Amino acid sequence: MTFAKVETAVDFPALERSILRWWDERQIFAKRKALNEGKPRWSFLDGPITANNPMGVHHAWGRTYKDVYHRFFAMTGHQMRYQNGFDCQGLWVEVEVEKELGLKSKRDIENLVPGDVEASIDLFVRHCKARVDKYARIQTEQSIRLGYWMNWDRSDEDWAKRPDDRKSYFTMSEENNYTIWAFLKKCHQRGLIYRGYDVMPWCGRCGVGISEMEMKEGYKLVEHKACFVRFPLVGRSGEYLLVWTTTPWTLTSNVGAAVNPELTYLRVRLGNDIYYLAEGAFRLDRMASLGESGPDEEDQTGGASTRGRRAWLPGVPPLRRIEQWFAEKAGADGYEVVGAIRGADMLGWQYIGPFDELPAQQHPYGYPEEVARVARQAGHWPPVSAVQAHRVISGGDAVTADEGTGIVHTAPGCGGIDYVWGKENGLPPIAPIGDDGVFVQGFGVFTGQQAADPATAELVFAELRRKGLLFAVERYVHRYPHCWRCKTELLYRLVDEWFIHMGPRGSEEGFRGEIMRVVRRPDVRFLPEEINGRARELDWLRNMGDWMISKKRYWGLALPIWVDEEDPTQFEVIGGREELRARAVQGWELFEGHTPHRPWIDKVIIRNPRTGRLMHRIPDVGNPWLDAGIVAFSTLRWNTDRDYWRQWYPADFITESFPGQFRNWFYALLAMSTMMSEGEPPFRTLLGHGLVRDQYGQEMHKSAGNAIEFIAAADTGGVIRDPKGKEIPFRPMGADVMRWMYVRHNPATNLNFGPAPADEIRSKVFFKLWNTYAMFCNYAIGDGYEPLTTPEVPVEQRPDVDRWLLSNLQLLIQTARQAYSSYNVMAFALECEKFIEGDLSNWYVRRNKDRLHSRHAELDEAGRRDKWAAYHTLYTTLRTLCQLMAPCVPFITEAMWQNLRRDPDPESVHLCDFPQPDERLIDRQLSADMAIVQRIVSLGLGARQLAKINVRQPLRQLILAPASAEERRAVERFQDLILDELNVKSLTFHNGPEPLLTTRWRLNKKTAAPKLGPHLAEAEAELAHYHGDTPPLTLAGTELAAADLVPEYIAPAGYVGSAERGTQLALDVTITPELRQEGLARLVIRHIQEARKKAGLDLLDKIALYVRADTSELAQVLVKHRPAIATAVQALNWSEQPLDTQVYEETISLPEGTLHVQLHRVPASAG
RNA sequence: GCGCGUAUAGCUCAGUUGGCUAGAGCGCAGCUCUGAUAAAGCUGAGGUCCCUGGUUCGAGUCCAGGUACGCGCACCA
Repeated sequence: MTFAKVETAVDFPALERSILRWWDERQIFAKRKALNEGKPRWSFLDGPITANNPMGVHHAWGRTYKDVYHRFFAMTGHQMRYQNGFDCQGLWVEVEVEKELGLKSKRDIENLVPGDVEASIDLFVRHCKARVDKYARIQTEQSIRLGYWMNWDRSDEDWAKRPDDRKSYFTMSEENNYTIWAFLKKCHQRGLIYRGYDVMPWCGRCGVGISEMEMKEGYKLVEHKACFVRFPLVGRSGEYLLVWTTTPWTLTSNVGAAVNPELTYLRVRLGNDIYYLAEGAFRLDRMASLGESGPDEEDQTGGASTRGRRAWLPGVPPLRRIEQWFAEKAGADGYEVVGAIRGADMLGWQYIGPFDELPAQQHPYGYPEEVARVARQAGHWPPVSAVQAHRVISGGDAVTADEGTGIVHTAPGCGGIDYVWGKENGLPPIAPIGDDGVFVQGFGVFTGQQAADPATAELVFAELRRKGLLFAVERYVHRYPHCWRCKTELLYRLVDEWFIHMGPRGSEEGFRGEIMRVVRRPDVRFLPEEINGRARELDWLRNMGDWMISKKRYWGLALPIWVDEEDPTQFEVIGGREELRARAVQGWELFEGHTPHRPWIDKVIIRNPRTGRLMHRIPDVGNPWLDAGIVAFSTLRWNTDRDYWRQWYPADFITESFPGQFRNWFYALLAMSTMMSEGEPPFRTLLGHGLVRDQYGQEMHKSAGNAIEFIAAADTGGVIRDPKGKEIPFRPMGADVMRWMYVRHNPATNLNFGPAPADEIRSKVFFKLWNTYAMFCNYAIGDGYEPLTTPEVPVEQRPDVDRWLLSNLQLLIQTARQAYSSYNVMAFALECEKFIEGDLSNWYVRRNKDRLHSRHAELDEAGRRDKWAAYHTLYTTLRTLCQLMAPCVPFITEAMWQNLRRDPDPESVHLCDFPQPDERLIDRQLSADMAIVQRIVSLGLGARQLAKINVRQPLRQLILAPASAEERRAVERFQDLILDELNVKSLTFHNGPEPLLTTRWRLNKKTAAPKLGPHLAEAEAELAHYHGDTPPLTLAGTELAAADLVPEYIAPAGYVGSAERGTQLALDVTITPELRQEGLARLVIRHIQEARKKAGLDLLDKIALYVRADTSELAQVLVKHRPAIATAVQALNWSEQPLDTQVYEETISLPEGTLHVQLHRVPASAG
């Protein structure tokens, strides 16, 4: 048995693909699981990936962590579930399916089968399911490509199964949906489920409510027409409230006017009229920065937004002060501030609304009828119409003088805060628009108008002008939400939705408080600590509103809420399939055989036991975070096998990208688990990680062309655009390189991903590791090293440098165990890089090449033992590194392992136990000594550089003045090593009372000159006489900083010195003719080696050689150093005459002369 | 507006319990080595450790205040 030859040029992606095949053939994953059967459990819970598109590289980050910790805990002997999850339901999938089918709106969906809404929804839902299956399968294949070991569904057979029966979990599975039902029922049993009307942003074109999350993507800086309107006060003839609004269409639904009781309001006389408005608003410079809401993407190109000023659009005139409006209207007569009044004293004043003639304004409890009915049933409202309700109310602090007039037009059916104020003050809600954004019946000339249409605003102005209520109209610029799909402006619309009551906002009461107590538990950890996840989660929990669980869409959880056909306040929450079957009075047979999705679930009708009437399911589907939040129960068989659930709950570990998730998955998981388990947390450790950016630090966007698909990074390569839009093609980097980029990164911060950082990682980590491995194997082949048969050299008998490497290796094992088991793989990865680059590649291997290279036949017994010691040391190190790194980079380590392993080693590196450190091999003294040596070598190289003498040129002597006894001892211990590294013949210590080097200080003129000014010359004169070890901080009477002075070390004549932190050394730079010739010999060797390479010879080939030099100096070198040259270039024959057989021939011109070289290969036995 | 976090070299970031003459990688500049060669290595320039004050023998590190940026929440009439 011997090592296979290793090529140094590797196609890593291709290598990875072959490893994948090999794992499959040999069933390595199955064997790993079998090994861990019955071992302690390590429980992981997957946050489901949305099965809606192929994976991007951002998905690979979290999935890398997931795989890394699975593999580590596998190697340390733990049983695991290996279950991946797919998120299936929700608007994102619907949107993509709409795109596929070319649908533009809900009406298009409901008309997919023309004229048949039910069949249309059924078809649409089936399309959604199909899309999920398609992309779940693609994501599965891509995850496998990443090296992610899970129980994957791989065959057609697997994918033909229903989602419930597959290996991965699917949130669209029946089990998942019905478990959410159980959760909702528990909530209902505690009285937490309620139906609420709320005003939310709505897209009239898509006919759907837009959630906060979706809204954040759609803010744009736009221009609207805003208007000032006067509301005549009742019983105060000629007096008016002055209100201002940016959404004129909502004036049709005005019910109240809100003031801040704490503010002072002015009475301003204009002509015969008195206007009320806030004092602060009257003279306010309205263009000064306000509502500092931060520019959004569109602003950047649109120009505008200057610092300290309001974001504005070019071409729109600046806002006038309100005072200016008054001045203009007053003309020569002027206006007059005739008094002031506290807002508190205005409360309750009645006024006449701007559109009181509309039928909608006359209807008790609000408008339209269904709104009024709910308002009546809710009990917050008195039986009055809007017209009757018009009055001044308190808006509290929310009303400011910084915007508008300080009196806020309040339309409870058209605005979020308006609705709240309406509820508090008994102002009935008027909802003017339908789900298409068009005014409904009851609004006179407005009925049939699009609310968002600018013409509607003009119509409002015309009406107001006609009535004499319009004070002013202005062009106004503000950030306004738009539909993230179709880009149309959103409207605030009153809709009925379903909620879970979380308890009073800002308190720790109720359900909210229960979840907070779980989050505070000390056995629940939030990592990384810098991001303070626990505090973030608590912050969200403290401030969140009630959980809106409904969505007026098609593809999703069927909310298990059945409502009485007559009385909308009577509803029931069904907790599961069997319960529904038992309660069904109609439609079960139609539903039977279908998943609990629309439209089939809607067929089932139950009876209201209290009224005897029928109850129908509400058409709403669920918030998708319900789907993902239940998985700690649905996937752990909470319904069917409670023992299993107890074994695996809570999860030891979860990890996801954290931005957003504290209010999404983490929240849903915590909330639902708190309810379901009565306070047992769903996880022990949560690891959050940041976002993937492009390599320039920009967010990745498909539209910007800087997003990278997973498969492009792994296998196909692709193109990215830099920030200037220039296209940059890139080659595939493979999964391991990607994985290492992720594991070495600090999860608390965003990661800049791209070909440039990938190249860096590849050369820094992968090439060094692979080259070391290749060198080891290839030399071992030549030397006949074989780990099993080559005589072992006990570690304690190996040279210091070997024991040093092994000692550092043990420390690395300790770090690895500590880091992996505390979910801090970065700590391991960074140490590992240092070990590979610093210790292994750049020090041990470089230092010990000669030991591996030495000609076996020429070695005595001790020499052979020394050589074997080096091989054993390297072998152990490479093997161990494979095992330590296997969780992070499973492919390259497997490839190496296959060549390195010897029976009875496990057939795969992933079947190994994770290494244990051998305490006996740890020698901290040795590590410290070597660190000193490395520092001194670096210092010596610095001196050579100063002297401008190549390292190739041997020098006579190095004198060292160590900084400490430790340093001296370390240097004595590793004297040979230092001499060799620095190519110096001898090393002596400096003794004597005088320092080896004289310190001289120079001015750093760049920084010191400005301080000294005209005293510069004087200061330099003073410096010339100064030789202290510390810089003089006062020169020419001027204070200087240490940085203004630069030390220079003056060595004795014939020497060059350098110094650092008390260590000083001096290098004898006298080059004798002998030394020069030695240096030339190395030059000759190098060029002959170059010639060998060009001749295409293998490392192990022997040669016949002829060399002729045209200078006497070089000729002398060739004679004098012939044995050394011959050995180095493996010349068995050195001919005095030009060679006559087939030769490689080259003439090399050097400054020192010209070399004529001939060589050809000879059989090894020829010598 | 409220809350959380961050601020260290041109860029990306390390920096443990306070001991620092502040580090790494990339980039830049200058070199070296040469059978790891589509590689490897060395040296150098480059710092107000955001600002101000405090605690301390000693502060990048701890405390207070400020500034800037990021994130979350609220608001955007």
